[in-house]
Amino acid sequence: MTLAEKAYEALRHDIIRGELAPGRPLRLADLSKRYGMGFSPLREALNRLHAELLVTAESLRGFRVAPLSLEELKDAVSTRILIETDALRSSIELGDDNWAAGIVSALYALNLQVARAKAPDGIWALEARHLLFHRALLSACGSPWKMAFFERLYAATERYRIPVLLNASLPVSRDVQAEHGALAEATLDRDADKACALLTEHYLRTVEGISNAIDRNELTTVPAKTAAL
Amino acid sequence: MTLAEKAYEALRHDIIRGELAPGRPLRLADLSKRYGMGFSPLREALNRLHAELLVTAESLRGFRVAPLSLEELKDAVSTRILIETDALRSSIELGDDNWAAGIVSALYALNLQVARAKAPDGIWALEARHLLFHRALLSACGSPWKMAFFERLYAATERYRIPVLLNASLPVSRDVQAEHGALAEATLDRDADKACALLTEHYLRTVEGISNAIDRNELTTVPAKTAAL
DNA sequence: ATCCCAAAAACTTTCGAAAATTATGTTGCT
DNA sequence: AGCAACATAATTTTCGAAAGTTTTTGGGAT
Repeated sequence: MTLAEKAYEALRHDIIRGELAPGRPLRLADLSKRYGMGFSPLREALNRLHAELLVTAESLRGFRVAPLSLEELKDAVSTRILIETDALRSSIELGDDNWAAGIVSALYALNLQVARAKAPDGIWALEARHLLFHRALLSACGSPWKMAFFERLYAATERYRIPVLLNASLPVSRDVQAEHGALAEATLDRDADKACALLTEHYLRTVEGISNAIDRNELTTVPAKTAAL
Repeated sequence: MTLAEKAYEALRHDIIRGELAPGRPLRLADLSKRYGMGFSPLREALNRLHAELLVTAESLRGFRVAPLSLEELKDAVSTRILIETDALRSSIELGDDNWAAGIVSALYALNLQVARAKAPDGIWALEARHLLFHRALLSACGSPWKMAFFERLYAATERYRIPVLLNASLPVSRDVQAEHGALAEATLDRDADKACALLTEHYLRTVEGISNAIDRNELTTVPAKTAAL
């Protein structure tokens, strides 16, 4: 693996996890120290992330971590619902036994990790399996473009969920585990309408939860309207 | 504008227009001569285009123009229909007079250019106005994510249409101008169902036309199944 | 004090060469 | 002939310095 690829993964990781705060300037000298490499691989990574909307770029004024806003979250989630319900229908239509088995396995692994979520780094392992589960649901849709957009949107929305996950004090008023179970069941039953409805609800509840947390000022990481500097 | 941005635009332009053939290796030494700049700005542009799926990249083996295939076209168009019908509905719901006027103006400019399409570079001007028209239709949808995906998919599918446009000998069995007119009319009438149906038809016919042309071997640029090397 | 302009500093962007890796070609052996 | 081992060439990747741009600083005039 080249340094540029490592830089891409490290930066993407740190931006999504919020270790590099939204709006923060990404100065090459700083990044060079932080990641222990020269400018070239870093600039390449930044350009890729810019194309993915995870960083903003301004000519001759460098890069910044892309800001967060409630409007963008709503937009991203509504686009996710559009893409993923369509992909889920296709998957349900086209998926074979292998696809179904993948969902069962991903759900099982996800639920195992829920119990260990309190462990150090348990949240990160949970988050990884969460992605694997949602990817497994759509994986038989047969559309590389839709899958690519799914990956982009997942990363974009993950940035908003992380502060909630990290803030363990927040009361979790949802049984997310049950939602995942019901979603998997409807999908494996090939009940497309029900599965899509559950998926849509699942996402709308997430937005609601984040929106409420912002209103109650419980999340300083995600600014209500505009981005932090 | 920086050199890297110029490189990005020039490469994107040449790939979409087919001047850099699908599958062709993009060697830095060649590109450096072709565009008259060093490696750094070129690599940055290539990384951006890689994130946009217009070029493929393999570690330590450089970049290539992304291949074309009928399957990818069908996938891209079906995704376009999904995104754009949704965006069109939102635009019809949210668009104000300014939005409507923009459509009228873009359609008018597009039709003016149809007459001049035979002139040198007339096709490129036509193509530019075609993009502006379709963008104008969706521009009030209020979703930056959907607009970004629209731009991506438009570029991806434009690569398939270019060979058809350039091959003037092909009989044009469609009245594309009428299709655009009807689409604009339904949109301005705020008849979302009709507008979306027309938009869907419009795209499906384009796929059909390209598919037929490939079957009849009239387009050597677009390989039938797999990509050219 | 405030504003304006020049000088300095900070930072981004680009180049050219060095380092690392892959591809090519040649030789010698079976 | 076929094939491995090795050397050579071609190419990508990375670094460090130079060039160019923006931002900050400081002094002097109003």
